[in-house]
Amino acid sequence: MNILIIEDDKTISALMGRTLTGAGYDCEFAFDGEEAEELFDSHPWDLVLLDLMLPKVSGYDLLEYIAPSKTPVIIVSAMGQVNDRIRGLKMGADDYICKPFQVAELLARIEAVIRRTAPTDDVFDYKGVSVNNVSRVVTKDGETVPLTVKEFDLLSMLINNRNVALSRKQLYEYVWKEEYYGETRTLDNHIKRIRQKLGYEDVIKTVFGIGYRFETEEAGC
Amino acid sequence: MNILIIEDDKTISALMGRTLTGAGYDCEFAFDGEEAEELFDSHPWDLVLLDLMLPKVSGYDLLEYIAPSKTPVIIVSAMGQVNDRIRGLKMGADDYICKPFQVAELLARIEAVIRRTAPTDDVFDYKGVSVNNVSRVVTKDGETVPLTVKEFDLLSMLINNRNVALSRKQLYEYVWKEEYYGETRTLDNHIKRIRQKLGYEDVIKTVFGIGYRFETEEAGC
DNA sequence: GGACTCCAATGAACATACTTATAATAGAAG
DNA sequence: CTTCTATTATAAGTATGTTCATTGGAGTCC
Repeated sequence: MNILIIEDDKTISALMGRTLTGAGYDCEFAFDGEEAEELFDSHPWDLVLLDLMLPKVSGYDLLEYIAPSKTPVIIVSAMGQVNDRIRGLKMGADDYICKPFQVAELLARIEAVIRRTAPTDDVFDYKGVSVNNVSRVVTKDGETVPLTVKEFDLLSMLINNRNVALSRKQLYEYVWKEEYYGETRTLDNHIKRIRQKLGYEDVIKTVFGIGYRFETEEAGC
Repeated sequence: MNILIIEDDKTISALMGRTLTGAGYDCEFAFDGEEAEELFDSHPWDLVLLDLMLPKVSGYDLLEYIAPSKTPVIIVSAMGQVNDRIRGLKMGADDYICKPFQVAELLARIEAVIRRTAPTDDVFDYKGVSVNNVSRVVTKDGETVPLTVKEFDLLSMLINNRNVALSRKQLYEYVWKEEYYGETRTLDNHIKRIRQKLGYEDVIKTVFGIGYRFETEEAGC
């Protein structure tokens, strides 16, 4: 996993570098917009961390430049206003983190984005249920089952990590992204609705005290 | 999707290879004209990236050789003059990109060409409705149904991506291109008129929270 | 092992907030 | 002028988050 860190403040840049290297990522650094474009083009990246306030080329221009490549981007910026956040995410960023940030939060968000943008199966079949990630159609025994956006995203996350116990936090962060401000019973309800609609009472297992796990027969792997 | 990269400069060739592999394409490489002809004939390709300055066989000859096969070609060349560009496109290339290029631009153009040259049916028939992409004539039960430009483009996009949930954004960007400045109810109205004119109320499905999907019987695939 | 307690999870109902459909109107293009 | 397209307002439909009463699991103590 290689990460491109675009950040003009060398203190912050170094901090991020140390943190990520420590966590096993390879990092390279750009300190202004021009450098960033060059480095970005030089080879493919798994993730870009982008500061919005940069010398030479604005962060937004850079984001526009990066977006078509589909490389995941996390914006790291002091401009903590809602507008910037929305604008950034609308322009194709995958997440947004405000300075000053907690190292743990940075790491968590990076992991979440990497997981979220990992390639997914187009079609998944199990026990008469078929989940099509392209058409976003879910069928059970041939009948179409209408799932809402949140339900679909949640199911999709569980399936893409099948036989893995996912914590409530992970699930919230994947499905609800930045609108997650702590525990409620929302997740439970969505789980309930999915189980009900698909007859998956025994497939989506509750992992008590942790979260949930989508269990298939070939579990042990 | 497999792409043939014809490029004698190994640095550039490798850069393209990394980029495209990272984006999920399969790549193979030819470093001179002879190799290129051989490899090109060995099996079918979805796309050819062609450098015009090559050892042994000139890029133009190669283009002439490739053109009859209808395989999409993007010329990648340092000869950035208008003449070359025109000559290349006249000879049947689908796009032209100049060195040095930005990786993001390369990817964007590749995607555009693939989308553009994707086998669109000249004629599409479904439930008594016939859509002719060449004459732009639409008939229902033998009667001609007059569609406006926007309506036709929209319908065409939906049909060419049938059974795929297309986001509102994608639809806006395809039909309205750069005149898209955010959400209004324009798209809804066009969808409504198409449904009405063609009796497609149940064929063009609303994907709540996402956009629309043109659904045919063989949906599950 | 059985009874007890604490805490987590479930499930139903409801209010709110979004999203989409529809129709009417205004504006632009030919 | 006529036709097409975009905008706006309003209505209808759908999803979502929260609350709360209830159920169930895990550990502890006797």
